[in-house]
Amino acid sequence: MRKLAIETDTRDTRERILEEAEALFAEHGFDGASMRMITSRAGVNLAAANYHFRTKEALFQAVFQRRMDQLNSARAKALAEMENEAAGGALKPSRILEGFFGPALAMATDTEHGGHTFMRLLGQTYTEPAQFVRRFLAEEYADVMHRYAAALYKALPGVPVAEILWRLHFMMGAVSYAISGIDALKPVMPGLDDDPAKLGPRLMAFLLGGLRAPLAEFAPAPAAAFEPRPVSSINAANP
Amino acid sequence: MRKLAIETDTRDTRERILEEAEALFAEHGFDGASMRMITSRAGVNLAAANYHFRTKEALFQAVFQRRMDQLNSARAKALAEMENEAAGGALKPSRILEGFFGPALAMATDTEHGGHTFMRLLGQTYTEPAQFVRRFLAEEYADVMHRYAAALYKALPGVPVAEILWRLHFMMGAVSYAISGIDALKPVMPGLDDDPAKLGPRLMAFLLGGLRAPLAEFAPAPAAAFEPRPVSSINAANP
DNA sequence: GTCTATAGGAGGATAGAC
DNA sequence: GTCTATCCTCCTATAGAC
Repeated sequence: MRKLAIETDTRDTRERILEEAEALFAEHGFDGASMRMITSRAGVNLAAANYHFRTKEALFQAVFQRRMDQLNSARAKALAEMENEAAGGALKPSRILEGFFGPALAMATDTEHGGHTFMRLLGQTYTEPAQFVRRFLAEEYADVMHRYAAALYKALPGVPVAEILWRLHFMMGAVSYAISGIDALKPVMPGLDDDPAKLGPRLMAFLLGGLRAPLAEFAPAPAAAFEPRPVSSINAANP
Repeated sequence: MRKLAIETDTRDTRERILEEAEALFAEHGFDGASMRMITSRAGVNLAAANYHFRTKEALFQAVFQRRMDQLNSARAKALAEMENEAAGGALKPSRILEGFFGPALAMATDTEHGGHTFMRLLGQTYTEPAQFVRRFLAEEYADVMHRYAAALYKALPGVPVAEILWRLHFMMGAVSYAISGIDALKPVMPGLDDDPAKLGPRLMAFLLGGLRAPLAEFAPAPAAAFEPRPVSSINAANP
């Protein structure tokens, strides 16, 4: 335990940096947001950020750590409580999905404490090119992901475990788009009903349908109306 | 019509730049890939790229344009043929999905002409922070998207159009993760069966299940096992 | 059309005073 | 802990020779 006065002081600066970093990474991406932007918006000196976080990469990780801990422990807690309640029996798939994606959706609709901002960032980050980001995310997810996969495996005895893992992956994609793609969807779909309160039920219905879909309903390979061919360049900037 | 000799020459350089740009944008993102990387890998001078494309942004758009044209015209063609065949009747949802996502999957598994590289890039780009990218993508998609939404609306008379649009959006998320997230999934799921030939059927089964899910199976709002609260910073880089 | 050379600025990181 | 000042790398873009 350190002295309270010091704790408070340091947190103020660190916290401001973290908050602005979160917002700017979400808005411009890791490479697009510069340390100078972040520190100037936070009203602190550039060197202060380097003192607290050493590098830009470490700052990015710190932004993630605090939220992912919150998110994944909420997930783990929800699952543990359900399993405790069920006393060894299988859980309903819908409840499992709710345990996994509920916290993410709740955070995404929490505009008060920046949860929404972070979830937009998270949605981008899963497909982020920077390798250190993907490695980091994989580590963060591994534990809770396996526990939920196991619960689903128990809940859906007929479905092979590989299928469950893939579907979990597909579902994460749908959720990611649902959260971070709202802004991207609007220009394509003007006048779309985007009531945030309806997003959760909409998404959950879709996810559950996908999760419970019959296996291999399709023929062996989907006939593709696409002929792979070399692409001839078309649009020149110069005449 | 210009003289063939000149056309051929210019294309060689332009084409090399486009190909390396595609690969490097996919690997490092828009900001992460520099013009110097691209031109040096293409074996051409930095100034040559600026001559052909004027700016980095324009180069990025050119990379997209040629593939998106190919992709979306394959989609449009597939739908037109099906509608022609059906002579005004409704199409099967599974065939509509195949028409829309089949070309994307085919391109994603085409490693010979760089289609795979591009689809990885596309998967990232939908959630890309850079605004000009999102605007551009929205414009590219708008037309074909509306046509498919209309076909789905006809095929699923009970489902409100807003629901269809949302589900189309969710599906795009799932497909995006399916394509670009394979590398991200592997570290979390060692030993996962990732046979590329099985990906298509797996994904299509999931998508169709989600698309046909009963509406509002869930209670009004999913109870979230997550308490929104301010985040206290935890992990310091310095003691 | 393609090159060399360079302008002109922004980036992350650090040393050292306070 | 926080500041100023600075290093050095890397960027996009362009001017002008060939």
